[in-house]
Amino acid sequence: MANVIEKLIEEIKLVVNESLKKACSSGELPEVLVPEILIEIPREKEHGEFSTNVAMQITKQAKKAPRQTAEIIIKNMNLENTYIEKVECAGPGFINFYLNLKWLYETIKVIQAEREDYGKINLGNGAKVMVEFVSANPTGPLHMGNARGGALGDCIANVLKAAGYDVTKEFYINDAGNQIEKFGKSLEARYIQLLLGEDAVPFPEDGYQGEDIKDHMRDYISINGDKLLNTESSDRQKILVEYALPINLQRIRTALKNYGIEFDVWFSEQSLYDSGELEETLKFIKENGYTVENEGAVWFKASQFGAEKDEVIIRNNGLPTYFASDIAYHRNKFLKRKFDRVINLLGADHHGHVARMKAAVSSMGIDSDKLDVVLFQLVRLFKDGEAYRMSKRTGRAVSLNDLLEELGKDGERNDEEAIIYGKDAARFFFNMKASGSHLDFDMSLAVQKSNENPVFYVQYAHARICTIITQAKEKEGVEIPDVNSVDLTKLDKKEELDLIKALAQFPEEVRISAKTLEPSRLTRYVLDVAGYLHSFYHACHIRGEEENIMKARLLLIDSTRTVIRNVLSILSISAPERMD
RNA sequence: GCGCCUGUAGCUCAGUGGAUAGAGCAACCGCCUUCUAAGCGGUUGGCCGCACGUUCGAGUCGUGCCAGGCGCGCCA
Repeated sequence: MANVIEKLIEEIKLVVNESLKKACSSGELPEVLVPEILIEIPREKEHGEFSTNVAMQITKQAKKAPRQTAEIIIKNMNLENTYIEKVECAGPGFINFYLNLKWLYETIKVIQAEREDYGKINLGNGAKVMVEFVSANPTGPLHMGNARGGALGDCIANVLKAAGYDVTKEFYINDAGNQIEKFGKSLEARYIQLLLGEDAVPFPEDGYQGEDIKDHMRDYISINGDKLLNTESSDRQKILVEYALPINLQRIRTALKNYGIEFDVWFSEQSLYDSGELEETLKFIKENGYTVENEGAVWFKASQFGAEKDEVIIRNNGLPTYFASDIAYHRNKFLKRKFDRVINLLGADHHGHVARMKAAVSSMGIDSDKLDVVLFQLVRLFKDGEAYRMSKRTGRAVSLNDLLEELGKDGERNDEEAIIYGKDAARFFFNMKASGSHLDFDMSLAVQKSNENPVFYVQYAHARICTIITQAKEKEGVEIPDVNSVDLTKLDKKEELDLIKALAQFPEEVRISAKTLEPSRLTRYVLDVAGYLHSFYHACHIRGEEENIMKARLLLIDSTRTVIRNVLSILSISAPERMD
């Protein structure tokens, strides 16, 4: 788990620190309180590999112009046995560090040694973290919000894994409460209407209108007939829910699997009722005086814990709200299952839930900073430039299955290829943009103009590497050599060095993505790497070159292949070996 | 009315308080007898919504406006 860049930054920090000490003790600089030395990677390549602003930060203390301070710091540096080749003062007082190429060759060696582990870091130190995402209402199919939240949540979990956390992916099944009741009433109404005619009973005003409800009941009737007609209504609803809910859940599972997502835990809301945890939780909150009764309902005093207003936890009909079971659920996450950190993904339209959930967590004596809520903006689907909302078939919003099907369809693909393609394209698109940005997804662009699709750009780079490696072996008899038997200094062209620099950046990208919970950063990174690979491909040949060059370049593209694979594996996007 | 999110090139978006603000698409000009042209190279294109403030330094932080999205006691 070597992070070459991190090591270099440490080395430079040390050099700067030593130099400051020396300058202070010799009286060239007054005694200064050195702030945390910040080493950054300049945007402009002419400014070196790394730079620091320390001279400007201590301007006041040093009582000198920043450039003058910078010169003093540079003069006192000891660069022996470091990767630093040259140090310059530039601009308003930056100190720029130029490295010798050794660190790039070191990077190739690290990648060759670590293979599929390259990019893994130990930021998390094995801390137990749960990522709860999708958690779709099981009364119907997955929609676009679930699709974005799913791609995002799954990748956040994967990034955290790569960053050294012990990650659990969890789906919270809302199989209790109001919407299940609504589900039961909708099923019941369709059941009766199908058997006795449309006018036999009115359909509930707020019921689920979708065609899938009718389909469930057609199937049910074809198996079980009309025997529930004389059953008492509440029992009938219960039986119908018990029939349809597992089918819906199974469909959700399958859809998610096709989408590349497999959860470690499927956690039932109903189980919180059954185990008594909900009751225990409510008792705890009440006994600590965190509730108040008003208008026949019981309220949680969320305002006492920083939220804007109080929230109902038990309605005046005596039934707990969703919020009540969510409190019990979080008690379970933190106190029963002892997660160090919990990350919930929520559509931005649920942002009102954040403050009250944090308040509830605080009320149970848990540090609310341990709960992160990632809000993602909703998705607007477009097709041929027009908003595309409803699926005609189901009368519902476009489902994840519809999307994958739509993206994957192409006369030449078989069903299996279509699903994989749809998954790759959808996941790539959903993870190209930061979670907070609104996302317009134009399906016609992802399907018709597939040659402009960025997912191809990356996969093509990977396939290109695979082809070259295969042909080098078959036609030249040269295999990827052992890294220690090759003269890596043969890699000295601009395109080669740029490519290696990009590869060196990978562990750093993982660290930042994990810290900011933004896997979109990795999507853009892998696009970058692919770009450098394509540029290299056009500037440098492999087959037909002199043997030492051929071997060094084979190692370079093999290392590139490793990085592309590792990133795509975090994103759960396939890395095909050929595209034709 | 209050709260959360967003505002950067024609479009879609990057941009961890740093130096001359970037990419893709679109437009235009080049490159296939050479390992995949699903590719490469180049040109054009910016009051970073507006105004103050903090700072050696602001697209980035703070305050106030403006515009869009979302939410606001017994839905989830």
